Amino acid sequence: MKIGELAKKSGLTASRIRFYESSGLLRTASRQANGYRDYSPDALVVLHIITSAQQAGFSLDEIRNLVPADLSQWQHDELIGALQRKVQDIEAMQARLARSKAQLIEILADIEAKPDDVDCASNARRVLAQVLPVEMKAVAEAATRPKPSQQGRNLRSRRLG
Amino acid sequence: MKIGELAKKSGLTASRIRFYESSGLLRTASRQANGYRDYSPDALVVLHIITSAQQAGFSLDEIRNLVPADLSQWQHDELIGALQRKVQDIEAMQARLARSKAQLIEILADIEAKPDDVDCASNARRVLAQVLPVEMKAVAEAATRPKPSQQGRNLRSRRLG
DNA sequence: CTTGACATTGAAGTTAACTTCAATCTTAGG
DNA sequence: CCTAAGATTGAAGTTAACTTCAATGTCAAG
Repeated sequence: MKIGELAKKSGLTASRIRFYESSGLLRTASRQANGYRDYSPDALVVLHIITSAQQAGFSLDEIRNLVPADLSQWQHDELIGALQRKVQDIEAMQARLARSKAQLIEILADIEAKPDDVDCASNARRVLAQVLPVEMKAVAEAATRPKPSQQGRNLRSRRLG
Repeated sequence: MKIGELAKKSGLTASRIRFYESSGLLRTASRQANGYRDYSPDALVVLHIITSAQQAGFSLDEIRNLVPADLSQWQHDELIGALQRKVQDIEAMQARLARSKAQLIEILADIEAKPDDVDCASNARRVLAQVLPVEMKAVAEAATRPKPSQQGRNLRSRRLG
């Protein structure tokens, strides 16, 4: 299939697909006689993986490391390791979510118990300090964690510094 | 406290703090006689909220809407609404995580049952198509959802075309 | 055989979220 | 008093992730 069709099917722009190829996320597409890129249906899967990972907070750089351009290159053991880590991630997130939810419900009960008579400002501050950091942070950290072990070189930019 | 101290305590750079102020995330700090910014300990809390929200995938623009510069301005009802939506978010994520985990474990069992004799490429493709999209997407969507109702104008940039 | 839709390329433009710079001011310490 | 650390400002620079542009090529349809 040509790039236009792939674009339509994937919901991405052709320019974006070309950009992914040029930045090494997609392995160089084979060409038709005229020079047009020629994609197999597999490309659709790869694109979906890339955009999903992006939505989960991975940078293209991280995705490049996570999903080697050649899909079929994955090593059995690496694969299993990745899956197992993913399960652990999920378990950790579940635990944190459970705690967060309990906290939120407690706070809600607090607030609803005393409608108007309580100082709203301090309440707000207390609540916000709890709500936002806790489960959002947990989620974000779990979701964006680049890759546990492996590749010691390649210093990555800290988000906070 | 002066900006340097706040920077040290928050772990952010002074320039970043000034940037947040100039872009309306932090309410304009009061000034000492000499013109130096003067922060109350509250500023530390606000900064923490901002960076936490950021880590959860909110853009500064979204944070601006979510956390009005003046912490004490929050309305009782709005607050409760926000908290309740947060609980719902958490519940939705928990559900999706549970499903994702079950799927992952199933896949792991599949793979480990037949060590080497199965075509690794197709296995990899099947797995990746499952793993990455499912729970990562769920997490990301829940975490980055801007704000359910309210503010109809202010069209925001779609992430995917 | 010409039009129009779609393809190619490299280069330049865009937005978010900062950082860095340069020039100037304030202030505590030796 | 002088110096060095830290404060101020506006403006310019940086990186990621794309998009837009311009100039040109391909091809099916009328």
